[in-house]
Amino acid sequence: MAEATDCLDCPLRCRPLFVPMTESELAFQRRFKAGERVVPAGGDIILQGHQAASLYTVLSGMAVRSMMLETGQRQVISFVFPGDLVGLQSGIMGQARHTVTAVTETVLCTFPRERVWELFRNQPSRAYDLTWIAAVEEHFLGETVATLGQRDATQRIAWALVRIWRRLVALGMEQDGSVPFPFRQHDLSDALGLSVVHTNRVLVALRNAGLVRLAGRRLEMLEHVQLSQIALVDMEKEDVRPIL
Amino acid sequence: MAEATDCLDCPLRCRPLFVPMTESELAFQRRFKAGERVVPAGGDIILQGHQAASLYTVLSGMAVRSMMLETGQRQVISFVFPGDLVGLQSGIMGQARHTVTAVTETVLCTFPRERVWELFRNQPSRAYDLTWIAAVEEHFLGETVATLGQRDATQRIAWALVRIWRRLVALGMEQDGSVPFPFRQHDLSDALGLSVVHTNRVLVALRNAGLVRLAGRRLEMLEHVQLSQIALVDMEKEDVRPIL
DNA sequence: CGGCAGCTTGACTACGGTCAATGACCGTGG
DNA sequence: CCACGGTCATTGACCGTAGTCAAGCTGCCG
Repeated sequence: MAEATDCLDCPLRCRPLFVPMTESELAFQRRFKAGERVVPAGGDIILQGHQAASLYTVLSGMAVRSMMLETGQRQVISFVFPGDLVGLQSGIMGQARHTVTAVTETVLCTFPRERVWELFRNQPSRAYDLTWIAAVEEHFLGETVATLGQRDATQRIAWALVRIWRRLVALGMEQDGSVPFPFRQHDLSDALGLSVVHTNRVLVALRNAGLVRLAGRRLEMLEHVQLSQIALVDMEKEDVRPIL
Repeated sequence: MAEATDCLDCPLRCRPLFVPMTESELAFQRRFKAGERVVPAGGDIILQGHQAASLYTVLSGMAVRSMMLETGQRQVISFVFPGDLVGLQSGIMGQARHTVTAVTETVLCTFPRERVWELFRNQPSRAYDLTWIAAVEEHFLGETVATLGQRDATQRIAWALVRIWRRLVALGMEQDGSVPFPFRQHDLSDALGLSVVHTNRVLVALRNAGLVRLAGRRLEMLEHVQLSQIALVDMEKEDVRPIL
């Protein structure tokens, strides 16, 4: 951890997606930060059922948040991107209710759980941001519920691709018209409640229709508008969100 | 509004499901409360797309939180019970992203949105509770996602019935072995991503199997254990939750 | 070169959706 | 008091989307 990033230099803060901080907030943030943690691809960041030790902010890398039914089926709840806060739920509720698994090597900023309370006492505006994040997260989950409940396979996949694409673009991770896409089809199908086989078929169809290109761990959006229509997503812009 | 309930006498507070409050918290709460609002059965408590004016706590009655896709399909995101906080998302994010519709006549405690910030400044422990509520809510939504993604029709319905049953029992609303169930099969199907027809078939099957009785706006749980097994819900107890 | 993980394709099946009709139970008004 | 219309529950017949099983691919790493 010798080369831990100082919050002052945190590359995430300059991203337009995030709300700016005041000097004093930043100062508090630096004291709040306990260190960094690196999780290799495939490793678990948080494990379902364990005591939660920390909150994390993703500095780099991607992950999936998932939970296991007792039948062994896995449901991917959401995809995790740089800047995302991980472990708020477990941090507040004390015990992790879901697993977070790194898909690529992931670097995390760690904040000790005990100091969350301190944050509520001394930094009401940061505490407010924290609740804001939770509310935004809840809103996205609502969208996900609507997707699984109402959209058919093609719409679901289009929806997921559009969401991920927009998010990564907003994070400035687009390069030559494509964004990194480290997730496997298996992750997608577990997220959307489809079988891997059918996920693949639909993906092939979208590709043949010339709407997306998905190869070599990268996603290229060829017909953003058309795909958004299929996905039943309106073109409303991504909201700005606070960062911790 | 002449006969508005004083927080001191709020019947919800005595319910074992909720965490107790200190004197000063209660005092603040009383000042926070702006009044009451009564919404008739079928009326909208919050309307998707509108500016949110208030936060609400449900004093009595039940409702559904739902969102509309542009195809006109409705997804019920969650069921709302007495003691639930409604409008936190809209309150924080400024605009309602979903609709909340009263299923029975519903009495709400209203809190002005502007004073939320005041709460964060002056009542850190209540603010913490607020975030706690958001985290719990998020956790439930995660469960819902897992249900829509992984469970088949029978499991979904069993799951919904068990959840609702347990919740109402925890609220002390059980009488003669049954709890009120004002929701229509249509609400259930919109919540679970099934057609009304199929929802009905499964319901009939569960009834014929002697597991539940569902009639006259009341739900009777005949084989709680067995139904929980079908639903793939473990028998873990309901968590205590803060009330606002 | 072999082995493994992930992707792709085909053939068959079934769960759940759609369409349509009927029934039960209201509240309202003639 | 009963006819009417509305909403909600129920049932049957048929169909289609997506799941399952199974086999070949492809590309990567040791």
